[in-house]
Amino acid sequence: MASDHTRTAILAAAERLYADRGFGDVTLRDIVADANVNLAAVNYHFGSKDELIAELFVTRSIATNRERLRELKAAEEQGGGIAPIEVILHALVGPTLRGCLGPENQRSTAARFMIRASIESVPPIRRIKNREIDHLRKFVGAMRRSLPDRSDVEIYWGLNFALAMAHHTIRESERLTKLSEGKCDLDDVEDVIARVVSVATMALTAGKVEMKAPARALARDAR
Amino acid sequence: MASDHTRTAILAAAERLYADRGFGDVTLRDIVADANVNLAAVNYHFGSKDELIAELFVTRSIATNRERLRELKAAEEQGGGIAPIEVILHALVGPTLRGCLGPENQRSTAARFMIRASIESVPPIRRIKNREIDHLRKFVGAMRRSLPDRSDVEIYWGLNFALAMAHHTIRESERLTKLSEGKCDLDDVEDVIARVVSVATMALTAGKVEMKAPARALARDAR
DNA sequence: GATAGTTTCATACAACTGTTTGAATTGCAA
DNA sequence: TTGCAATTCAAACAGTTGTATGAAACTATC
Repeated sequence: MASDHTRTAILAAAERLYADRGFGDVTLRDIVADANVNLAAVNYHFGSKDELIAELFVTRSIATNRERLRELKAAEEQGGGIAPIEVILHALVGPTLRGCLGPENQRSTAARFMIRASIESVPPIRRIKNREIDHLRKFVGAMRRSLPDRSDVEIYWGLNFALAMAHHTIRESERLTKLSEGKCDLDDVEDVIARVVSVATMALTAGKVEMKAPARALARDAR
Repeated sequence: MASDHTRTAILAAAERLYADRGFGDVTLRDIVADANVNLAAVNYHFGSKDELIAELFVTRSIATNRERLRELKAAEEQGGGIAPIEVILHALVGPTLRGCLGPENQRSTAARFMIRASIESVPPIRRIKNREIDHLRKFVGAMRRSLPDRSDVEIYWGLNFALAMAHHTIRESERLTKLSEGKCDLDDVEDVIARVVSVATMALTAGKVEMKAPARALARDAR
């Protein structure tokens, strides 16, 4: 493993091509052509095409999860083991949204790759996502500590909806821009994060102390 | 076009196989074997594989959209042209969720196919989904009438979040079940719909008449 | 500078894919 | 029945795919 040059070139080319054209129509031959390496190099260095894709996704995934946990830990330490729910949710969806959205022309290859991975769901990536549950459980724990009065079911639904809004906004950012004729500014990432956190917080706190009678009545009627 | 038997058999077999095994690893040969027809029949009756998939998806899609508009129209007529926001949202997400969720063992082939189409996003289906914007605009209109005080931006975000929660819950229903160890009952469709509608309604009405000061402060702090 | 281990390379492989072809069959109308 | 169009069929096509092979080139160690 002298210089890793080939390996690195393959990873870079693959990430860029997948980001630009999707998993569906990028072949190993496209990748090695772009990376200026031999076709057999992919199988030599990664074992298979799927393992190459998996490595790309795992790398970015780990980075996001580390950032999530860093934010969560910092918040809990500051609060003596308990963080406000909106800060927890911010740690949950912030890194993901920050990693994918932002002005399109200055979006990194990694960002565009993660968007693509979010839109097209290929088997190797699905397999990795399925192992994400343990990671999410850490947030469930933090949310339980933050909202001791809420039942587990409500915690899980809140978490589900928070992730829903974040991921769907990433997946369908183009459609939302078109539908709103540009009125929804998806380049203002912090604003998007704030919106998601705000709604998820409401979902998790509705009907308790934070919301007065009229809103509670509405929430009840809506069911 | 004597009996349409072949055509129908292909559609049924394709829908079932795609639902069970996904678009990725079902070939035309699998389909024609299951349908007991000749390989060339697919191209003869549908033109191409993609057009077969498109026809499957369009059929179910039209049914869902018709049901959505039926509910919306009924609600607006009853309210003299204006429907309560939670009823509008119910019309938006109800048919989709009802069409995909419910007890797994009694889930129709159509339901499982639509879940699959929601998870794996293949080109012919993506193309159709992109034409869905006109349909969504009708809901934007209804929401504007229902919430004349809200800005367009807020309407669009509310709509986006409502669809986000509905679609993500469908896509990740298995993961939510596993994460919550079965505590989140995804078979109780009406409960799921009520949760989505409730949160989306809060997202669209927060900070106005329905929410008192403490909640507004919280929503502000969260940003 | 010989050797052992790693990496690269051209090439072939083997299988599968959606699609097409042209002949055979069927069903219906005249 | 005859004729004509619609449908079915077996077979082949043309192209692509990821992967494997074995020799060649390189690299670092002794």
